[in-house]
Amino acid sequence: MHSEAAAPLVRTMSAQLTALVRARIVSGAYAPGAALPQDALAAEFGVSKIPVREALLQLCAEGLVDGFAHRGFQVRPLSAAEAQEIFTLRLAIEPQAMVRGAQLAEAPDRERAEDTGRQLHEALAEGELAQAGDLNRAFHLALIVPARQVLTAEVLQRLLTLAQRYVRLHLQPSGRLRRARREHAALLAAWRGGQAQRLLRLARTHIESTYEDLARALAAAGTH
Amino acid sequence: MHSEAAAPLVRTMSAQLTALVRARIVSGAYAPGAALPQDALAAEFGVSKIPVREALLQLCAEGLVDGFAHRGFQVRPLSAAEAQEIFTLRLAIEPQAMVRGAQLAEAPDRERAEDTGRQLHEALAEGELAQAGDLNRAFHLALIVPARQVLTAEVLQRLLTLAQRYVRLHLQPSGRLRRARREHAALLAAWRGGQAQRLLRLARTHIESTYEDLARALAAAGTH
DNA sequence: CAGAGATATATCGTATACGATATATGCACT
DNA sequence: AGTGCATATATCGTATACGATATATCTCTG
Repeated sequence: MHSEAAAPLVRTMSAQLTALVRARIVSGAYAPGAALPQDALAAEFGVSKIPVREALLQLCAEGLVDGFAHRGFQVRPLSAAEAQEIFTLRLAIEPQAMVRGAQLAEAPDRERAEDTGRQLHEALAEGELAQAGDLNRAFHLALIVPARQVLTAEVLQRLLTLAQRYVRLHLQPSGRLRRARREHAALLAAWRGGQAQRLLRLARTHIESTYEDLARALAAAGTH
Repeated sequence: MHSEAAAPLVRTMSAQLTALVRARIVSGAYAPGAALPQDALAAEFGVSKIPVREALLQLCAEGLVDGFAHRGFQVRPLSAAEAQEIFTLRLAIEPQAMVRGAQLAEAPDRERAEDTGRQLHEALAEGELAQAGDLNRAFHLALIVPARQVLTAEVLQRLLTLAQRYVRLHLQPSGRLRRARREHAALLAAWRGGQAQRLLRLARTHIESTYEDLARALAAAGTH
């Protein structure tokens, strides 16, 4: 019984650094536009530049970091245009992928989805925003059933991670939290019951409403 | 006048190796499942392992290579399931993105698209299959107008590259080439004229028909 | 005093070297 | 003879060291 055949190289320093720097970027600890000097990071983590470079290149590929030859890396700046693209892409991909996930899911996949849904629910109830972002991503992914839609999950994982940085901006208003909980519960119910049409509609609405709130927040930030 | 502000690090050995290995993978020179030993590649290219590793990690992120900690890299095997996902994702993203590209395109973008279309047409006419694959990718991308849909272009570029490896399998039959030329010409005409509905329909049909042929070829290969 | 050129400095990218991990080989043991 | 363990080997991952590039500082000139 060796279910996970392809351990995605997590036993290396590079992989750990990738996770760490990614977390700092999505949490805002490394601000958009901030420089990421290799020597400084290496010194801070007590390693050489090589795993640091590998981590930064990986994040570059994920779209969280911009790299310029011989001029270093920086946290990719936020932009309304990118936000628009992220949510347009999610809207194009995610609802259908959820429907397919509902079709493909086996018992353990269903348990994982329900479980993640519960954890997210609790985190939102207690206002644990830091974890809520990660759990939200995990929940949306679980509905896809990553094991059975490998490539789709990779693409969506990236989009969800990119989205997280924007959503963080406007998650404070508590009305939002309550609505998010309602929408997630409805999504999960439709997913569980295999109600494809309803799931499609709910997923589209959920993603759209998230983006609309975000766009409002961006506009407000733009006009001060 | 420094129009291209963000030179995407092409002046490094890693970047050149990435392009080279990618080309060998999509061309089939490195077969699916083949091992990619770092020392051997480094020796062959006359460089150290470090830029080789960076290139392999990049291709890992692109989905062309699988990496396993302490066990090395290999060319990602082909699978009918992956092919299905690639084309489902393209179908979800590409038609809309082309419509948006047609809306956003400025004069130079239009020239580039027309130009790439011509080159692709010629390559297909002369049966230059090796270049046709790359030009096909470039053409589809040009209709997106990558400069104005950065993230969408990144995602699609990846999907098109992944697709290329599968399409190569069944590109020989010359009936396919003629039809591809017709479909491309029609796409370009609708794009040029900003006929959104027609462009949507043509793009969907084009992607679907490509996948159907591919699926047939895969099935034939499966049954010998 | 402003601007162009040359030099200095900091950071980056890669070669070399070495310790760590996984697989393969050989041996003892049942 | 087959199974389990210890050793040997090959490859990987990372530290160290150094040459290369881009930017900043300084100097010289108009």
